[in-house]
Amino acid sequence: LTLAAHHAGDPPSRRRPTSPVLLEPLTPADLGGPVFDVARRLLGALIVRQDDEGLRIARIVETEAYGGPEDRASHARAGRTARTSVMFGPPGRAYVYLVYGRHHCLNVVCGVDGEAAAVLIRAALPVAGVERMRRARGLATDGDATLVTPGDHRLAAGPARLCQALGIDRSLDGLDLLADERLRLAMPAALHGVEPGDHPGPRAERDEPAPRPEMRDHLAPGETVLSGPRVGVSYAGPEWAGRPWRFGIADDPSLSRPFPAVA
DNA sequence: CTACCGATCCCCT
DNA sequence: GGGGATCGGTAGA
Repeated sequence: LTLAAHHAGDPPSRRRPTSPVLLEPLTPADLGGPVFDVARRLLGALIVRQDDEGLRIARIVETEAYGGPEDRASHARAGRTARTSVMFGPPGRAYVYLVYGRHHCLNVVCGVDGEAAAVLIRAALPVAGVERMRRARGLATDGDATLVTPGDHRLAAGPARLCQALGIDRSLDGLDLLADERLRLAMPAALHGVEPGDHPGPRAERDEPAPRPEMRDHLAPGETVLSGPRVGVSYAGPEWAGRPWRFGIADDPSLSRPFPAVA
């Protein structure tokens, strides 16, 4: 899967030289293992949105892990219901829910089919289709200079802002993020210098355990990961609200909010 | 059937 | 720094 990042929807004056971005789809193996590991692993991965408006791409910089019925902060705490059934389904599905009657949030279902687990995508950095995202957020157009516009890095700095910027709502609930053309997850292959189809060969003879491709992270050199308590789940009680299941790329300008200082 | 409340954001003071 | 919007899910009567 190769896509060229472009600004076709932008006015000519905004058009810049473009560089190709190599994208490789994620696989079910990328979503296996403990849900908090998956949440950390998804940092740096790309969300690719394709609809009538065109192409929009954002890089994930903040996530939260949510478990099954035992996790008192998870929507799955009430067991399998009509709303949460997607969370109990196969990995790679989108769980999109409405919160506070007006905002949508996007989750990536993970783990194994039959057990509830999902990663909430809390923030991302716009990579392509930035003008479309600004319009989707209702922030400004080039023709209207009276509106104050935030920096592009704040366009998807929050779970509901992210959904608004990418045009994600309940109509996309349940779709397959590993295969659907409208909304899919990808890793930036070019960032790793790995061409699509260029897989590591057998390394069984070596002493060092081979880095498993599904365990690779998508972070750039020098980037580090912060963790902290999940946001807005105090109702779950100290046991579960206190777990450091929120993850983010340290010092990233697109974080929804700072991570608490280590005690 | 009714009541309560939320995995948020934005505008007001 | 504080509160309102807004509506569907969930639980309890």
